[in-house]
Amino acid sequence: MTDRSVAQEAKRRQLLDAAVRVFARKGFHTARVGDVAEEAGVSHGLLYHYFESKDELLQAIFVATWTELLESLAAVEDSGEPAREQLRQVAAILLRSWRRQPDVVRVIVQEIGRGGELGSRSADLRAVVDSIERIIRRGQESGELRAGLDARLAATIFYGGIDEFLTSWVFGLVPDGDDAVAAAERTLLDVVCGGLAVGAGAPA
Amino acid sequence: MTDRSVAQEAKRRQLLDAAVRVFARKGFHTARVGDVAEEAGVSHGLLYHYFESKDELLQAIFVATWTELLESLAAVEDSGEPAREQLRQVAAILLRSWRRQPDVVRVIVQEIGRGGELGSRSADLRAVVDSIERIIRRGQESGELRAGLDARLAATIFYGGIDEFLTSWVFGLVPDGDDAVAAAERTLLDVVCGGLAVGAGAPA
Amino acid sequence: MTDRSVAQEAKRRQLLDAAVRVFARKGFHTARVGDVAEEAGVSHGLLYHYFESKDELLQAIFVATWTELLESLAAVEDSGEPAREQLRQVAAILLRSWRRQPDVVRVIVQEIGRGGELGSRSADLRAVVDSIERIIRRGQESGELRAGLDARLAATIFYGGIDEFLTSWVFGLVPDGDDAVAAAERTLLDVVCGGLAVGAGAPA
Amino acid sequence: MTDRSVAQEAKRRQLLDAAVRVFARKGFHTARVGDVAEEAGVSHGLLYHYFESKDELLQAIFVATWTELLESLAAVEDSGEPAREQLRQVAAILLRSWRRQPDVVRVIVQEIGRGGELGSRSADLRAVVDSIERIIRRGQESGELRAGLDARLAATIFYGGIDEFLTSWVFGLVPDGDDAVAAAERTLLDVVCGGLAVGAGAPA
DNA sequence: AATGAATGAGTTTTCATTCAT
DNA sequence: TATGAATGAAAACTCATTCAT
Repeated sequence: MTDRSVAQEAKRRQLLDAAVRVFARKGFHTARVGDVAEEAGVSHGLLYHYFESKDELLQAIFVATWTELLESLAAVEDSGEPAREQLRQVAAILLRSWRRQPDVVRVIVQEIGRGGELGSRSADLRAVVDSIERIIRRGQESGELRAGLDARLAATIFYGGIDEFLTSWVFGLVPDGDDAVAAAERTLLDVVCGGLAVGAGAPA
Repeated sequence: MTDRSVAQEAKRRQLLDAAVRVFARKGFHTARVGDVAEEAGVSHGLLYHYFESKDELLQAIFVATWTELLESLAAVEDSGEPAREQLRQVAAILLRSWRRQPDVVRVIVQEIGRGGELGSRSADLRAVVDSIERIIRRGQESGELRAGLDARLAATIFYGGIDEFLTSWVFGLVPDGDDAVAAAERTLLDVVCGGLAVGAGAPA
Repeated sequence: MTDRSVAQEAKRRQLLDAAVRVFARKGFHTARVGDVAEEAGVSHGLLYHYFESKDELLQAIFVATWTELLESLAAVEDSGEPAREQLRQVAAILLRSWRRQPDVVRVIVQEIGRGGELGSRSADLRAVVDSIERIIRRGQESGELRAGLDARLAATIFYGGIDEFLTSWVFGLVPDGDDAVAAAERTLLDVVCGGLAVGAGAPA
Repeated sequence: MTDRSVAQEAKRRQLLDAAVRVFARKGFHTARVGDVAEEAGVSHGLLYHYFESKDELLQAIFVATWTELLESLAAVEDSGEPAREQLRQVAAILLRSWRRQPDVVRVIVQEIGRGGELGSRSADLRAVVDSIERIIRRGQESGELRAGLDARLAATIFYGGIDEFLTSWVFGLVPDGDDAVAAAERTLLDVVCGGLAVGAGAPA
């Protein structure tokens, strides 16, 4: 029975992976359930053994990804590092996810980060910005970061920069090799913490 | 005949506005042609007198929005103002002109990324970030902005911040009155130009 | 506009008639929506202009038939005739409906009189028995009918006899010409009013 | 091997009982094979060890129910009792034995009428009414029952009364305790043998 | 210009049945 | 025997698009 459960979980995972690839390639709406099944090498009927509906497939992708992500962010927040270092780690986690699982990022960015199908998930989206906001706020309280700025708005900008990099990569608007990802990370920190203005950016 | 053309153009515009509202509310794929017609208060059959297809509706929205936008940005670039002021104006234009229809922009971006009818338009998309990039680059060349940063990446971050504000408003994650828009604009400039770090942001 | 309404109503009727024929021939579950459309000579898509779903088609058949029927029964009840004559008329109305519209009776008997799809309609079914019960009760009060019997149960038996004749005809278990219908009507009255037992049935 | 056969037969019976309950509750078409399996507490796959198909399940129910029933009726016919007593016993058998599964009878009747897998069974259906008819006819020949009435039609009415009681109970239109069953039986005999009309029903 | 009836390709979903274990 | 994963035919329903009026 555990054997069966394990096998079942593995199969679910396999179908989910296929769905991620197909949704990334064709988009959720354009992809047919049969496409996902074909990609997974099974009949479309089987999908309905493991998932209630096409929508649940998308939800499941989101949940799996987001749960893992939020745990990583919590670990960063609890690390006790300086605010800037924590922000760097947040950026690293999010930006590098593109290299590790570009298809997942693609689906999330296209179908979920945007209004499309899952408006209900907006609360989860907010959780990421919340985390960044807390880091910034603590940095301000500890005197490490400038106090005059609204932490919520600053967090939004920081997250927006990350999101835009991912979007740019997803749409192929900019190069996206390992170096590019590292450069994006560095520049984001530099800009957001140091500022663009001359005389602003004290060496990090 | 001019009279007729004018009336025709007005009607087209009216239908386009309805489409913008509907697509923004439900997303392009989810919205039905009948929804757009209903929103415009006409029969769905009439839409096909003015537009070839549902896709053309999207194209038309894109062209109308983007053309106007790129013209505004070009004017800003040609204004001869300092870089920071130009960035402020860009932020103002984007935040204010899109506040009414941010989801449409998202839908467009998604459709382009997916390579459907709009696949050919991706160059236009990039043009906005290009414009910001040019402003930053000139600011660096004139010595107004720090030279050490990659202008393209910085432009992406700047644009991403704007985009994220729009998203936040759409999802209601943040208040979106006129004051909020002004605050977002101010904070964006402050963060991106001045930096978050203490000692960084000398008042511009 | 009235013109259009009239045409629309006529079309609805036409589709309903086709549905009756098809459901009578193949049964509701076995019949496909496309069969009904084909019978009506239209595309299946058009059915959904006029009816919400396959189920609504069945409901509509029932409602149209039943409304008419209940009106006829009300007229009988209000006629002031003796109870036995009223019962005769009720039997006549119900039994002769088989000759007038056998397909409708077929559908009602198969799909609705039985539990199948429309348990919700049982209240309407009851209305017919209610009507018969009132006639019997008044006959008992006026001294025309024996008082010792439960009017509800007697009404159930009377209605059951009618229903069984219809069922027998539907399933072809007995002859069903005009003469047979008349004989059924006569025998039903004779049995239920006069009784089977010798010495029982004083000539009515 | 006999042991095995016995065990196998018991299991078959158990599955059949489950099927009866489920078909009665949801109707044959609406019920899924999985529902029957669940009701029986086994996997749906196992059903196919005992029955060829869903249709065979229905066939088997029919055969089991009907065989038993016809044997009972034959015993009544052979009992040598007066006609009225025989009719009473028939009513008792049908009302009592079907009270537990009236919908199954309906489902069977419907399926037969529709000419599916059960189309060949319609002769068996008729056999019940045939039996009643013979009892009435013999009663007429022996002088116990009025001769002027068509025995076939009278049998149909008698059977219809029984059927309608079952329907009423299924729909909850009438109380269905043991007392109610007894009252129905008594009234049916009273009405059909004695007649509703005043002066008709000499006390049986 | 304007309407909405009509079409039909395309999609998701269900479920009886099979079969490897 | 017993399980439930796997299959795929079949069916309801949607909706962009056309076209007669």
